Amino acid sequence: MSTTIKDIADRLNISYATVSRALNGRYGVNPRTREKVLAAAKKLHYTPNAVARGLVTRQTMTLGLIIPDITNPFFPWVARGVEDRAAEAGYSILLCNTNWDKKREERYLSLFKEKRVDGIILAPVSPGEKRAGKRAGLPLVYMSDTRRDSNISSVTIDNVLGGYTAVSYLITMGYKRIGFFGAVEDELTSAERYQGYRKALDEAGRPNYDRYVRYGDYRNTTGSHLINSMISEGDYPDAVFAVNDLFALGVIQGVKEAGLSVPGDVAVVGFDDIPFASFPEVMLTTMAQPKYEMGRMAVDLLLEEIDDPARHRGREIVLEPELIIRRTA
Amino acid sequence: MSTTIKDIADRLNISYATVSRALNGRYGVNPRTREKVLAAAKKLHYTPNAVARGLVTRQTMTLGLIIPDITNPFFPWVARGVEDRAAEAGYSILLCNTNWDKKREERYLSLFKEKRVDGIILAPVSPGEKRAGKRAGLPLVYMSDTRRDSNISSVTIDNVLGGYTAVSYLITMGYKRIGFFGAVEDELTSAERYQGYRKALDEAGRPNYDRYVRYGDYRNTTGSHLINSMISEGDYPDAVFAVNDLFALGVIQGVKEAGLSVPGDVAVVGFDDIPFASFPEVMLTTMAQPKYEMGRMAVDLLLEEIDDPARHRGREIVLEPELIIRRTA
DNA sequence: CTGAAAGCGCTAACAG
DNA sequence: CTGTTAGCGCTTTCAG
Repeated sequence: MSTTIKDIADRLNISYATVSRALNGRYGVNPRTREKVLAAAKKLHYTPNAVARGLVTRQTMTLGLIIPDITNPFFPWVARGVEDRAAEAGYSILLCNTNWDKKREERYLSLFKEKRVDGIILAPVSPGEKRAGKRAGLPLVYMSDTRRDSNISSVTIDNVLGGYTAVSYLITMGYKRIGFFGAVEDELTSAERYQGYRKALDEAGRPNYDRYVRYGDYRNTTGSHLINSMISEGDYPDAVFAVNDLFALGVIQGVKEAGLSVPGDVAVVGFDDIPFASFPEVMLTTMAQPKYEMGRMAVDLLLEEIDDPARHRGREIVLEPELIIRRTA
Repeated sequence: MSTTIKDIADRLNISYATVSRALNGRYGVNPRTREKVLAAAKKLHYTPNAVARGLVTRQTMTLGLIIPDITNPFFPWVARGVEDRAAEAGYSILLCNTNWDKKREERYLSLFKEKRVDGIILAPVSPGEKRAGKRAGLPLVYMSDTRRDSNISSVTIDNVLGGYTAVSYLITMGYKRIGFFGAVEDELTSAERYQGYRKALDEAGRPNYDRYVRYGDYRNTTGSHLINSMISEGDYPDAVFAVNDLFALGVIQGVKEAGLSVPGDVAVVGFDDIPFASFPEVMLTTMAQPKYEMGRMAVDLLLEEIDDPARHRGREIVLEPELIIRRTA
């Protein structure tokens, strides 16, 4: 049994309300008694019970964070941003991985509700799950996925612009047969980047897409399989815009395996700018996202909503991705 | 105000004790009333309040996980192992990053105590902090760091063996000037791997170490600087064993920048086998650790201790790292 | 099988 | 400045 404010009250022959006040630095406590309380607390190794406090204050000072895959180098950075900013504001993070599993996402959301987290940051598996997030009835911010519901705040990047920028660059560099590799897990994001891809091609007056458009899952072997089968069929793109870096890396791998070169035979541009993209052996051309900052911003938005749940404003922060030109395109 | 068991009790004109029993599937409840309770709970969108429950049961069903750096690809895998196993057992994870900062570690530890987590998994910043972990007075398991305190369970890998295996391999491959690059952040781990390094050299009868031993921090630029300055001084190793893959990657980068080749001029072996080590452009020879499994095992150990805090046995699981031979050595 | 009642540890009026 | 008193929402004896 750990010591409680009651223990220290008994010891000092004062009421435990006073102890509580002293410990919490409330006004209206005799400096004398306060010091005695503090001393006794230290001596008895008192640690406040956040569970009990949470029950009465209705605040747990913890935030729930749901991400699809901590193993994708993109997410640890946002997680760190979230954690750092949350810690500054006195909150801890309950971190959950969905592994792109909607069921899990759903389960975690209701878990968060049970645990009475003060707010949720959700990088959703797919747009369909947004309703689930909303249903939680808690302050909520969407992350790295475009907002569909104007009542809910979000921090995202402009995926259409990202796709457009990447593909426009490819076009100016003279590539003719530009492909798009999307991810099935992340439908909405994929769809938006695809939209940017089409827009760039349309503007350049060559709407011969679809011939080089493929979809697969996030595992990097997929990119390799996809490009490999195109190569062995003899009809392959001379440049591919992959929906994320992991995928792009897979494509590069596939091209090399086929005995071709990057960017000589097939140029590749990715998305995310994960740390390894800048590794000298890789030097992946990619669209960078401010991962860490996105995490921090999401917390800022969430904090706003927590502080003022009445007029939760549904602010939408849209960041612009930046083209990082390296050596694969 | 969300609905409570009292609300549903009132609605049904029964005592809320019965509601509690029904909801928790306790024995001794009329199936009839149980169904009514369940129906009412659903209709009123009842969500149990885990905070209130935690206060009385003295269990929060959450585990604290402290790691030094989520951004190092090694840790997301152990985090995932931890989370998956914890979820199976009904626990959630409070995840904290210390960024190799002892102060932060200390703070998180006492935070966990306040929040009354049921147990803690700690990948400590440095051996000195172990006392801090112990002081928490909670079920505790050390992770990826050798146990020093026989009262505390741990899951680690045999770092001495790892260093020994790596360097012995280098020796059999005919390398003569074998260097060791250690990390200042992770003293103990570094020291152990260094010990293995020495052992291998001693056994081979060439104790000319230290000339090629260097220390730096975990950032991958460090490895590059370190090797670069050795190269420019004209006295550099023909093989280096780096304390982890991130570091090893930096070394490779440095070698290339100096216009030399890997493994032609300088061979490199790392430690961890992070996902990118197997990327075709990298193909890093390294010592693999069962990251995901380590996470799961740590939870198993912790669960044992939670279930039976009386005789917390201090079990020590020592895993063996495995040499993965690829192309950098 | 069900109800009454106590209490987990703490905060927050409300009196003094 | 301090004490008294209600609870927060739930589990858990102890009686019926």
